[in-house]
Amino acid sequence: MRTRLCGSLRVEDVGAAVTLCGWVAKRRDHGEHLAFVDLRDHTGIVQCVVPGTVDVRSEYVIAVEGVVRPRPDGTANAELPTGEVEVGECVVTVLNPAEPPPFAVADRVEVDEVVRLKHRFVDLRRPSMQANLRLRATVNRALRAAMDRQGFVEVETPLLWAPTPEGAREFTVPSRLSPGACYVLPQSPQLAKQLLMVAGVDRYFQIARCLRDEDLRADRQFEFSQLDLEASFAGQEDVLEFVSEAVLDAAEAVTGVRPTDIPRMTWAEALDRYGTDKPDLRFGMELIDLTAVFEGTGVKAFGAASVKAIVLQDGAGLSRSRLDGITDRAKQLGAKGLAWFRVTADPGTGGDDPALALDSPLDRFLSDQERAGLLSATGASAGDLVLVVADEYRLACTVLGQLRVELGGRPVGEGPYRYVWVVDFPMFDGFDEAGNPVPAHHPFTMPHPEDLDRLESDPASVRSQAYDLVLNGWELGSGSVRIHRADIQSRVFSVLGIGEEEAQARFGFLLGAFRFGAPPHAGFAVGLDRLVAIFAGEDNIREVIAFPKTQSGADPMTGAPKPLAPGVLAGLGLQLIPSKG
RNA sequence: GGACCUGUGGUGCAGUUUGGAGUGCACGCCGGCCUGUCAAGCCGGAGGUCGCGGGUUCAAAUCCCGUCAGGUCCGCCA
Repeated sequence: MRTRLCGSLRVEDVGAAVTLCGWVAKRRDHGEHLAFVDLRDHTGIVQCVVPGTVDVRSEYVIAVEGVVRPRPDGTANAELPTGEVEVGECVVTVLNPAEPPPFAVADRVEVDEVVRLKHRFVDLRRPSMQANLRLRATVNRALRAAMDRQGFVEVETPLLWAPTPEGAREFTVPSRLSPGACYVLPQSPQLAKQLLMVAGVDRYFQIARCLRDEDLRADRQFEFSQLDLEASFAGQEDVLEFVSEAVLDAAEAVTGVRPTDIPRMTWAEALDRYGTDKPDLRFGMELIDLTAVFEGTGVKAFGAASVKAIVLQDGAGLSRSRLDGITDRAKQLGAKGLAWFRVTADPGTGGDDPALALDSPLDRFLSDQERAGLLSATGASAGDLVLVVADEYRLACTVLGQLRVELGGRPVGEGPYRYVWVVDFPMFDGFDEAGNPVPAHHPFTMPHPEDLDRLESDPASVRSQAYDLVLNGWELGSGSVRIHRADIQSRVFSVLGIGEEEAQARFGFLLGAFRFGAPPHAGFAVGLDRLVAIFAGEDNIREVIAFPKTQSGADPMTGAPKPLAPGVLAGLGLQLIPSKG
């Protein structure tokens, strides 16, 4: 039907008779003797010249027969890769007329996202969306090739799984053959891939769909994709190597440059320096500890376990209302309050190196020693803004870590790419209502061997063999060495407050399988949507998903979710409870 | 469950603070003109439940209450 693609034509093709197919991007009609039609396909746009009139409109699907020729002197278009040439003497065949699109198919046009999603098939014609889809395919291809090369075998795992409450809310699928019973859609293939290790698959991977019925965010959809992997007779070092290889291959496939090896940082260091377990290493602005400076202080607000600060360079000019807004944000993040200090040059001292002074409601409560200590510890200069949070250590860190990202010099758009492995996560993350520790990763995570003897006596201090991959402040994925021995597993369950009976009820099939020869194994999962979004320079994963949902979980195109047709529920043995109100 | 922001012809916006006739801009659409344009140009035209409901008022896009939708975030996401 076609002999060439629109975006491929160059000066070398001059003289070639071509047939092109695509959509009308633009028609410029110059009367009965001349018309230009910009023809678009997935490869780009080329100008077609019709020696007469042509009855086409935007987004008509047409075929064009013509001859490639150089453009007349002075009419080349530097904006188009095909701009040196045009297709002349064109004969246009309308393959399918089209109604005017609800919005213009062009990257520069901003359109409400609901309108875009409702007409996603039009939205995806836009060059940037085409590029995102193809970028995603490139990443998938590179990841698959890397896993294949490293001896991993791709295995598909079930979408209809058994309810195994693990943390995230699951989507439920009622069974027709067993009325009243349900499958659930897997929040990840975690248990299936561990069973594949018991099954002797040795090295498994899958580009897996995962489904979680939790509230949506810019970086979270109900359904998302992971490069999921698991390896037998492998530990943390092996897994980090496998994943690095795959991710760096993908980066190279996309950018043409292979990043250097990925540095590592312990979880404790990430929290202390960046206030998060997913540090964005593209800029500094690290957290500064002022606890020693305010030891025994008379400033009531700083009488806390930990006092930490960040310096916003040239931030002293921020308005009072802006500072109030930042304070509100700190409170929203859980802080009791936020102290700010504008650093100014002391007008009383002159010369090349004037003394520094602080402008803050709290300044008059500071001792001279505290004032000097704050300035020297932060290294702030005139014109800077110092933000201080005094609280429990972890909260002070996380609040400032979040403000660092929101206020700091975080680069936008593509590159540079700063990867980091965050290792030595804590085994547990706080305590639940019953006083039991909550697993930071999942209950099959192997404790750090050096900390194993404190599992029962001091669980909060126990590190795990869990690790995250972070890129530019996004959590790209996480993994762990799994427990493969029954004795350690039962100790962990016991610490978690999961009794033998409950463990059997929830994970019995896995524990049962482990009795038949489970190899030591470890694994990981890389969030594909996030990886592709970062490579695409998008700050929202919806931009790299063909048909995403809105934040309330709706699809404006299909109308999902929708009530079921009458009779369908009954056929499943289900009945609706009238909603209140 | 909660906070904040947004909602005005097909698209993007201004108008809302300080109530006074659906007033305006750009793009698109329809018709006409035009032989080198490329965000073509010129002339003319059509197109509106100001998200929805209620209230205040002589009068509401504008003020108040509620509600719906979207976005960002908190909670949630082992």
